[in-house]
Amino acid sequence: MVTLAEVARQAGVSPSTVSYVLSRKRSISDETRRKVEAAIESLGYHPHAGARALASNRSNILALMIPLRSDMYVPVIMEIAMAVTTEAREFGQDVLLLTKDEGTAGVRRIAGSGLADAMIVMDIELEDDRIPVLRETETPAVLIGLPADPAGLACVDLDFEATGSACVEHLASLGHRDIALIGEGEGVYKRNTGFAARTLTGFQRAAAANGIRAVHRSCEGTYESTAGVLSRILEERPGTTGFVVQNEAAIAPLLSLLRLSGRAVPEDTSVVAICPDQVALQSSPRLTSVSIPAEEMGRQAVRQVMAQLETRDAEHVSQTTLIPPTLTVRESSARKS
Amino acid sequence: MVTLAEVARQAGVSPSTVSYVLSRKRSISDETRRKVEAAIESLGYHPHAGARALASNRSNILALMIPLRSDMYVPVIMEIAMAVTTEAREFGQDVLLLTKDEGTAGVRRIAGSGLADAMIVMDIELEDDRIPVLRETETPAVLIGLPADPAGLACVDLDFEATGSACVEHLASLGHRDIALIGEGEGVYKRNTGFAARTLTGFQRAAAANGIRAVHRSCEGTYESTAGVLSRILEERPGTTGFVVQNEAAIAPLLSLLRLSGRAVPEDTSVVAICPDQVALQSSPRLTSVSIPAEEMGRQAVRQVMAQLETRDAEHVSQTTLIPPTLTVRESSARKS
DNA sequence: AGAAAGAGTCGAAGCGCTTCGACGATTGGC
DNA sequence: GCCAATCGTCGAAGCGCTTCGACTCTTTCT
Repeated sequence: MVTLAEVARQAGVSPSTVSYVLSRKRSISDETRRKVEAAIESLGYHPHAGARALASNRSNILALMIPLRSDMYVPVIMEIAMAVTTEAREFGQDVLLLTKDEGTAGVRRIAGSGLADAMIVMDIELEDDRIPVLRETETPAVLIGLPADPAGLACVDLDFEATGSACVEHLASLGHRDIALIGEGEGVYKRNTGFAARTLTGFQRAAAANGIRAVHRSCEGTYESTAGVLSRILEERPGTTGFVVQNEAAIAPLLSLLRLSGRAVPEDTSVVAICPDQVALQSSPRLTSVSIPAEEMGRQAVRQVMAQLETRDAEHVSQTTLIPPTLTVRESSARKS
Repeated sequence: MVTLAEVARQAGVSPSTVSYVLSRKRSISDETRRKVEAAIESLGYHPHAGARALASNRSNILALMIPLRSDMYVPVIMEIAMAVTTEAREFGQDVLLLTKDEGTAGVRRIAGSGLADAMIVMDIELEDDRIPVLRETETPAVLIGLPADPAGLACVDLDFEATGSACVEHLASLGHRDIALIGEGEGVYKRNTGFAARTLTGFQRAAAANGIRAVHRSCEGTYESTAGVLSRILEERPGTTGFVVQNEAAIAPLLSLLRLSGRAVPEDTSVVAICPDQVALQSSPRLTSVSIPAEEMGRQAVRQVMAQLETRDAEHVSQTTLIPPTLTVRESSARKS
């Protein structure tokens, strides 16, 4: 293993000088810098992460806590994780993967061991028990999701309430008067994951504001459950011509079932999905959708957490960032005939 | 921050004794152990990860390199990553997430900085340029996937060749004489990712052995491309009654298209998928499938890498583990009528 | 009974880095 | 032309842990 001391010897300077070349915390003459950099290059030197963490009290690691098995759509989680990892590297940070099932003990472990400088926490519940621990241990943190009480903590999330409203308003503007929200599975609402409830709130508010009849049904996302939900909706309200789908897994079954039942999309029935663009583009017809900005959420989370690390001590700049929804009109929605 | 020295003081012993209590590398009397453990508990002590890494030359971190945007089915990657993380915790290891786009530089960085003790590398290409670097830096590593030359490296993968054969044999045993393999997108074959080619080999070999007519078409997985592939197959070989699907994204479109074209599954046409069980169970009808044992691959990878770490110096125990395929018969395949 | 072996504990060295204070050499202001 | 400030460099302390050797007691064997 190549050490800083060897680099120093090879470059003919003292170890501290090499350190300052690397950290840029003191000025270094061009000539010295060149010699040191040449030595680093020729020896293939990489600073020892542990030694660095010990001496500087900074590990340059961000912990990312993600759900182990989630009701959330897996690709979204993955995309967020990738965005976090990529953006973190831009700041010279690495990402440590933790699973939600480590729970509060995991948070304590990371906070106590100095393994990571900060945490990014996903799949936030309304009364998430990791939040008090985060506060208590004063771990710099960003939540992806919105708890009931975000005081003192930075949060990043899609504005799901506005998302629900946007879908309704789009359908309303096309003349639909009877619409349905095909939501997430029961478990998601029970687990208090906020986002599903917020979507529903926005959906209902906008429906009321626009004088539209709206129903909501939760759906597990399998073919069978989607079939059941759809037939119940059509039984109760045969005039339903607009669907908002929040559970991505239900999209393919729904389209298939509508096709099978002779309801053409978008001629007879309009469908708006809340899903990643990729999913919307892969369907046939391509779906009008509000995209879940997974990548932006990941990037934002990293930026906020880095801002916190840089302004440590400065007044707590903990803001909640709600990303406004963007509805993209594609082929699955049209004016009611 | 609570240090080992504080624990020692509180327990009335020397720091080294506390260390030995933690590491179990020397015997400790029950009484001392109790005192130390009580002190640890009451102070909420967690050893400083950096200090530990520096002193012991072991970080207790495993680096996991995953594809950034992959042709592989995302949930499979996710499941592997989760299995790796969970299993790693059983060994007291944490997982550092790296993206494949860091490439060889990433491998060098990790190997050089002592940030991780070992690497688990996914999305292995036949001539993967990370492999020589892994060899050269003598980083303990496990590959998930199979390169052209695995010499000296541990590999874990599904036996895709046997998988291809198993699917054919199942269809053959049901009396199907004309079958088709709907494969991965062009890119996957071009990128030399081995597994797709190995599946094809097994598919063709078994077809020949069973005297069955077999065609192979690559498929991007969108609705349109699946429709194109299907209609071409049926045009060329109208008698095709069996399908093997490797691209998970093509499953839903394929089922939808078969339904639309009036071919009942499994009465008229049998479908066998190569996909995670979850996907097979979510389809309607539930799919006969060879499951991709993502969880087992992740677990195996961790076990192998830990074995390497424990037997360091001992003769290189680098074996290739090909997990034999398991075909589960469900509702999508039946005897040819 | 005495030597050898083991159990249980301690002190101190050292892992590779950062950072503080110090110091000589320039530089600029007056 | 002198003092202060600044630049560029160095030496040494220390971050919190592991681990080696040494030491004291017991226990066991002959």
